[in-house]
Amino acid sequence: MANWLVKTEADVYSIEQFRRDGRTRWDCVRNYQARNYLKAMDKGDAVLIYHSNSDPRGIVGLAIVSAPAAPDETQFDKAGEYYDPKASRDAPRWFSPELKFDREFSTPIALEELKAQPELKKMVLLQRGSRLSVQPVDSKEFKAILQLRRA
DNA sequence: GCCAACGTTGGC
DNA sequence: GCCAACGTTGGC
Repeated sequence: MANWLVKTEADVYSIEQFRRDGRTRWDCVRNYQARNYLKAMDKGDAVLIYHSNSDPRGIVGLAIVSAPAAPDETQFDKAGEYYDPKASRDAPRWFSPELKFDREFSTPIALEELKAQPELKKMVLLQRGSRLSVQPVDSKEFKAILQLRRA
């Protein structure tokens, strides 16, 4: 079983909204490396939810993959912001797994707090210039992160 | 709001 | 297929 981290901007799709929705298609991702990771997600994988451009920035909760990636419907919506003229039903370009809300941390694990953990030094999230919005998380790193909010 | 990093586009 | 121009991300 693999572990992942996905970024979202709190004013676009927040953990509060995700909690209300219960489950959601993780769509609108338009980056090939991120797309490949979305396609690699398996049912049951754990996914950390990260808020960027929020105060504080950080990991705010946890989700579980409830269904593997299917074509992202937003690529076919001509009127929508995420329409991709190069995509077709026969040859979709973008894919979205379904994520199920698991929990929201009592307090976010702020970026600062993550940076302070020696065992997270190599985390993709913390690498200089890493803007990847979907990324794998090493199992040791994943455990270390959950330890930070264990009751 | 600034801007470094870096992905994407398109002319050649 | 190169690479300059451009657009976006996201920390600060």
